[in-house]
Amino acid sequence: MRILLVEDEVALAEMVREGLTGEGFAVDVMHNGPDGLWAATEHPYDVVVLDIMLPGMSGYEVSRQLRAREVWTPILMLTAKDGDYDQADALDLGADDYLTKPFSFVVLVARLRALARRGAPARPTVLSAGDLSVDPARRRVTRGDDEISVTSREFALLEFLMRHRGDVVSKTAIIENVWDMNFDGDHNIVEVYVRYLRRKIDLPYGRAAIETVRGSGYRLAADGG
Amino acid sequence: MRILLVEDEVALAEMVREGLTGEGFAVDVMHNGPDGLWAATEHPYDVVVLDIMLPGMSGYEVSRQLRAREVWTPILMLTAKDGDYDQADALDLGADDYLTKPFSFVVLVARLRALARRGAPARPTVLSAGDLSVDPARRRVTRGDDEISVTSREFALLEFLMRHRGDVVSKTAIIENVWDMNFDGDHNIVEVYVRYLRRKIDLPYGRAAIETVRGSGYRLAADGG
DNA sequence: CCCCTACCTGAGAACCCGCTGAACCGGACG
DNA sequence: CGTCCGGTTCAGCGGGTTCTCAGGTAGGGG
Repeated sequence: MRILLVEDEVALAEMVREGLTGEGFAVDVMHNGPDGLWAATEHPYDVVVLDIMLPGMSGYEVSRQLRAREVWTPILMLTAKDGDYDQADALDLGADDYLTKPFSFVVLVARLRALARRGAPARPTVLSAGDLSVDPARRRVTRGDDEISVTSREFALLEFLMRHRGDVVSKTAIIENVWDMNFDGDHNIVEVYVRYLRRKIDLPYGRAAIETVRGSGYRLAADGG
Repeated sequence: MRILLVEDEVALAEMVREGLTGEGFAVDVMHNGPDGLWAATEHPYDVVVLDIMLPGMSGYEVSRQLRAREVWTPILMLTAKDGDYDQADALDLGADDYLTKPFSFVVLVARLRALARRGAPARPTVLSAGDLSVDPARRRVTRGDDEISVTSREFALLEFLMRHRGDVVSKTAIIENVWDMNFDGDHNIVEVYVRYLRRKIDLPYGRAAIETVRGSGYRLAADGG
């Protein structure tokens, strides 16, 4: 049972490492965000234990990037009880469970075993940007508490934009991924569908999640507009 | 495992070389900046160990130029503990790790193995010069905390200047790279666009990132002005 | 000190890109 | 067979972007 522990407080990290090793886990420790991200990407762990506050890159960012890289190792987040962030955030951002510091060692072990048993299928299914979320498995789109009905083409486009939220995606890239590599129709089709989406997810809410970057393409705001 | 060691103190360099060779590394040694830059550019090393204080060209400059030349070999910097520069600077300037002199040989070996295992760092997505930064993927330009909106052409020009920051680039080179190889229009276009950029990234901040080098071209200051 | 060249600058014209409403098409379903 | 719905195409419009041009300014050599 392989565990990756990403925790910058060296003393705490060492304590946990020794404890887990004693319980029969194989434990690797990283002390900052980037190294943690790298390790979790490169090696197959059963669970990743992620502190929120990390040098270089927050635990949130690490989890976000892991999921973006299609790494679905279960993540257990360690949140400080007085932190700015709360547990809901952690779950939103791709964590599968969380533990508030300070935590009991026994509870940690129990949660780890539970997560590992559950295995990678704990793969989170929803993509979210601010209050906008997309659930590919259920094919559902919600803005806040409202459920929004979209056609399959609209859904495919939105999902693609969500998977690249924050980045500019070109019309060509969109066509190749949402339509077909050898789609030979009019590029205008993308503009039309962007318009359909904006009508459903932006206009009614006075938001602007989908920005157009003239000459380059479109970008879905990471915060949902 | 190939290591390039750039260190001007001959005695120290020799000691390290012997030690690393004993550990099974293949070590090349250079004693000044320019030679180090050349060697690192011409040969594929797994890690480059760079002293900060070097004759001819500082370690910072070497690392900067390596990255500018799209050489992404991991760099471990050796910083003097009483130096003018601190470790943060080293990491800022493209180094992947650093070690403060005097250092333990065992630690050096450990760090080298770690760096080599990690491999070439993912080519960074953001280009930065001082507080000015350009993110090609997100197509974003920021000066300090301000986001600056630029047109495609302006962005292309700025990106090109950033990729050669610190170097003088000729108008011809600019036209060939930002416009088109067989662009036959007025070369005044470059002057016009340089002006557009200065209006957005320099004038409002009282800075002068883009210098004109009369008779030669333009240079984007490595420190952002 | 003058002149020539390189560069700067403001304004305007041409163009292209994206937006939009509407029409067309084909399949599903009653 | 008619209707509805999703997908796609089309053409006009509006405005930002790109580029040209002409005149002004500053630096450097003779």
